[in-house]
Amino acid sequence: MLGEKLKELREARGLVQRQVAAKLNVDTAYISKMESNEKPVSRTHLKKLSKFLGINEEELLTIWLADKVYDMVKDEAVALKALLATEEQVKKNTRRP
Amino acid sequence: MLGEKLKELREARGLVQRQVAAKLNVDTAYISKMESNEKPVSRTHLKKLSKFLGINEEELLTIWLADKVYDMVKDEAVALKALLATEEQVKKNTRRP
DNA sequence: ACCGAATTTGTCCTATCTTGGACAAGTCCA
DNA sequence: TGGACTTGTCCAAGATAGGACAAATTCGGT
Repeated sequence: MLGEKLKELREARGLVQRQVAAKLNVDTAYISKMESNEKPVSRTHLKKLSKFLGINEEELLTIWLADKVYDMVKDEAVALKALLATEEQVKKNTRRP
Repeated sequence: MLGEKLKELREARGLVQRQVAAKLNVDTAYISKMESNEKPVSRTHLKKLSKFLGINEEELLTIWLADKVYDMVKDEAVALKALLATEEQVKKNTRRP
């Protein structure tokens, strides 16, 4: 999940939440909640975080999107089938957009 | 997409929108919009539809969910990568829920 | 054990978006 | 013409996002 990744990155850089919070102009409680997946991370925050934490934005974006999708399907019995169907759609529509 | 499927099923049964609308207690405009994917189909409607149209609910549900997921990822460059990651998550968490 | 900093948790708020509809008016055929 | 369908607009209720703030908890040093 994204939260764990953000925390891991922050700690690997030796940063404390207060410093990250300052960069995003929010308080530390908000950061804490991002890191524990209690609050969604907005795309603009995500961009700033990738810059500040020095990580490829695409990687973060992938986790972010996967989390959102997972949240949508996790309670559905047909989750896997639906994911496979979605892939087909995506592949089809990237060939000729 | 779900809308097309619903329309196809309805027509295959020789039904008109008015009849489906009556079953769901809504007007035909609403049905029309469901069939053209302009309005989301709620789960309770979906259940009634599967019963009324005589189709396996799971099949409809799969399309319904795939549509929702597709909508979420369709504009993202990392769509496919995220879908694959989501699959992993789903597989992992179905083994030990 | 104690202190202060770091983090977490709980509650609250406002603004915006989404749902699930209705209704009116239009279009399309046969 | 009339039935079937579509399109556009509107609306209330509920959900969600994006925070702030206060209070509680945890944790590293000493």
